[in-house]
Amino acid sequence: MSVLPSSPFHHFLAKLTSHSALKQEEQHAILALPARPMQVQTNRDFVRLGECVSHSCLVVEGLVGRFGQNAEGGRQITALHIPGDMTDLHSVVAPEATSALQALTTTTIMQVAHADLHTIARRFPSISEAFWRECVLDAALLAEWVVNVGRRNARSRTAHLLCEMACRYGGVGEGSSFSFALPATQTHLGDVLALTPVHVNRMLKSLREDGVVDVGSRRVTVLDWEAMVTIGDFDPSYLHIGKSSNDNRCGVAAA
Amino acid sequence: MSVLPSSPFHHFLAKLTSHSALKQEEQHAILALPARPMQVQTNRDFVRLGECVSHSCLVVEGLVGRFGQNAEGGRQITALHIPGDMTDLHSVVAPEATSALQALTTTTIMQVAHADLHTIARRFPSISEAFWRECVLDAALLAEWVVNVGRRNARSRTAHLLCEMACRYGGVGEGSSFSFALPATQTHLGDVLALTPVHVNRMLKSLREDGVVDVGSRRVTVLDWEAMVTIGDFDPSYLHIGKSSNDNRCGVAAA
DNA sequence: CGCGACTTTGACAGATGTCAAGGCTTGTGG
DNA sequence: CCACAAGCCTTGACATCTGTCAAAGTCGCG
Repeated sequence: MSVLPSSPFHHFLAKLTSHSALKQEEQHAILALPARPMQVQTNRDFVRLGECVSHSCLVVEGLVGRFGQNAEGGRQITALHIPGDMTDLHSVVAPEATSALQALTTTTIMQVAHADLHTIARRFPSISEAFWRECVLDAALLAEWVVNVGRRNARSRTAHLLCEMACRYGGVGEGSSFSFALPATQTHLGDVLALTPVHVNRMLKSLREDGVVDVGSRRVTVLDWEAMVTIGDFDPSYLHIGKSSNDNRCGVAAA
Repeated sequence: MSVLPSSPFHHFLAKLTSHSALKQEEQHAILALPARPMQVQTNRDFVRLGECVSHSCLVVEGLVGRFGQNAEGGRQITALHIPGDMTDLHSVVAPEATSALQALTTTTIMQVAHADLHTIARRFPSISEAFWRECVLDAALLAEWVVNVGRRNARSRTAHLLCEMACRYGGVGEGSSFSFALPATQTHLGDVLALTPVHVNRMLKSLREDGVVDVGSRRVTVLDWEAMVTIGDFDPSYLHIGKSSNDNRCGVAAA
């Protein structure tokens, strides 16, 4: 039942240490966390609304969406989780799920027991604080999504999402043109962007025709990064990538 | 400089203890937190974008909005804070502000130094966890706002917001008709709901004519709570009001 | 009393949703 | 290797919701 995970936890640890200073001992404690691997098929919920969960899930491979819903069954994705993300670290302190988690493609996750996370958080205050910080940074993404859905038109909104995912996949910085895997359908993108699949299709077509980005079935090919940033009105500072937050030296203030 | 606050901190403490079990000693530590009162005038930012803050703010009286923005200057409010709320508890672990905080009406806040919050969090692990939990519950509100803005039409969206604020002000439960203060203009509501002020006005008119709710200049009068819940497609479970999350007895699962 | 901010209303414009049909890809089984 | 089915993508015509613009009314405050 317990497997020694090597790479997935390293990825998660790297994200933690990029935001929070952790001592060797603390890092070892995280890498030593027991975890149970699990496969989830496409369009399968692995956490249901209202369910009381007893473990958090680390994405190893695939893509996970956090789903909200309105009364008529309209679906809204409120978060997208890629490999290396903990989908619900927050459930450690609030175990009753207020939204469902669904695999958007065949996905491998690692289940980590709350009890174990709780234990190392109590034992190492710096880890507790690091977990708290990760939840806060996730919330910063959510706030940006509210702005994106509320105050940008369909074209800009689509570009903004693609910019965010490009940054999170770590592809940015290799020049103006590059590509990354994004195993989401246009319907999924519509659920993220609060657009109909038809309109997502129109926007992707328009961006493709303008030579900005080509979104294939499971892969995004960025053709002109600068243009996409401009169209998407994208400022990556909310992602806190590679920014240590636990000291008091804030970076240069954003404009 | 340091004032012994009585009521505002009690309100904050009550919210904490409604979600997290805290011992007497821990509760006293929170009540003993040094704080500096401060008045903020209408439409004044007291935290600016990109600023590195060294204290968190407790709202004593008034109304505060957290603002995001797009390139064309379109404003989007991503959170509304009422008396008893800490507007930026999250800044303790991520001090660089990713959004601005602005008073929507003349507002009194108490500034609490991060250093002091940090100290009691380190000293009392349960307090650290309680703070973490508050941030997580705030994020649940944000997720619901994404759904609200993304997947509900203007009328439903407006009703949903009014339902949320009614619950947060604690007015619900006194029967089908009641009222509460909400010192926000229709422009502010538009910034929350991602609607133009003109359309907010149309929706409020329609809700008023249907005998659901009357939104005056600084006060909301609910005429038919049940109807408003139905129109707003409102399920209060995401608010976690009066729900202890730190034990493992989750409530009955939501439908 | 008058000014400024807020609210209210109407006519019109534009972005996005809805509906419907057909084409493409991919995987499966004969 | 081919045929088929299922899901996904693409496109066009039309409907509708919400935004835009402009003007007048109301309220509160100095």
